[in-house]
Amino acid sequence: MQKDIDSKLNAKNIKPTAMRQLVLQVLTKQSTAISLPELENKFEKADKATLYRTLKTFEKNKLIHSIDDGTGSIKYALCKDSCECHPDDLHVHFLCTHCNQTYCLNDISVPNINLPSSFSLESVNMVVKGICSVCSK
Amino acid sequence: MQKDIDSKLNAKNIKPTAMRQLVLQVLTKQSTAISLPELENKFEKADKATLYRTLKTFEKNKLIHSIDDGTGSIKYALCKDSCECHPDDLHVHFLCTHCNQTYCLNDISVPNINLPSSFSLESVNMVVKGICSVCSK
DNA sequence: ATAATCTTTGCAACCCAGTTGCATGAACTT
DNA sequence: AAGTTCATGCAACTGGGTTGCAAAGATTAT
Ligand SMILES: [Mn+2]
Ligand SMILES: [Mn+2]
Ligand SMILES: [Zn+2]
Ligand SMILES: [Zn+2]
Repeated sequence: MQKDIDSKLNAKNIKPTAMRQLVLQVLTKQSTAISLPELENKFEKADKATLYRTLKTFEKNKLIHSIDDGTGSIKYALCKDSCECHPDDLHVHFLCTHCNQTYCLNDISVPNINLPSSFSLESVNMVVKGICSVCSK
Repeated sequence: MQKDIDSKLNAKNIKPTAMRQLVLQVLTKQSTAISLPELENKFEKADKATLYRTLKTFEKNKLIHSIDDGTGSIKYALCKDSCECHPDDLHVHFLCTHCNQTYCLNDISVPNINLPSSFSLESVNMVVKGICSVCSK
């Protein structure tokens, strides 16, 4: 729904340009995280830099979050409505070594870690690798 | 000790060439993980490709392990003697956002995760970001 | 409405870590 | 000594990410 798209953009204070609407549409359809190169391929003809800056804008305004799954390209996924990208919102990600898809395990929050003394914690990146439910059939 | 260097290489079935001795020396002196570009800088004049292949050999033979801390360059650190790079040997890594150093927290093993059904686990990458003990003084 | 200003877009160029091909050189085998 | 295997050095390339800059579009002030 175009309405939903625009209101989501508005809710995060992002001006709803044509490009941004299209990108958000792709992200919404997506059930797994997507990288910039993958996003490029979803369009017949689109400029990498524009898509790049669109993703950066989305990320800055907390519409999406980025995931470094170690594959060499950063992936992006929609934040939950409730998400503020605070430490509390951190969840585990899963990379399937078979299909290369990256899943947000939104229900699995990153476990607490007791750091050595005088180490302070800012954020945690936790990526589990294995075989996803689709590929394990 | 040159003796130690060679015996370590031998123990992992790596032929002790001059280059490999030098690289292992650097790695041994190092208290934090080091990247390929950083390793390059430790030498007056050394070929990137050779260093690259040296690291790959070391990693394949489980003398070192690699760490993707999200900074854009893979870092490498010596394995503990006991390490076989099995899931059991997995430990947490710490990236200081101030000095950009990456630490092996060898004593902190990666916590267990209960994956959704029909997801299977192969390995886990867990990187904690924050301020290290040196920088928090 | 027009002009001035700010934002977004498209294109090209660049950066940099990582990687590969290939030829030379060193070290073992026969 | 000749042949084979392995290691090294150099150069070239890849691919994701990033930036400069000018044109186009949208917003605001006059
Ligand atoms: Mn996620
Ligand atoms: Mn480590
Ligand atoms: Zn899969
Ligand atoms: Zn530090």
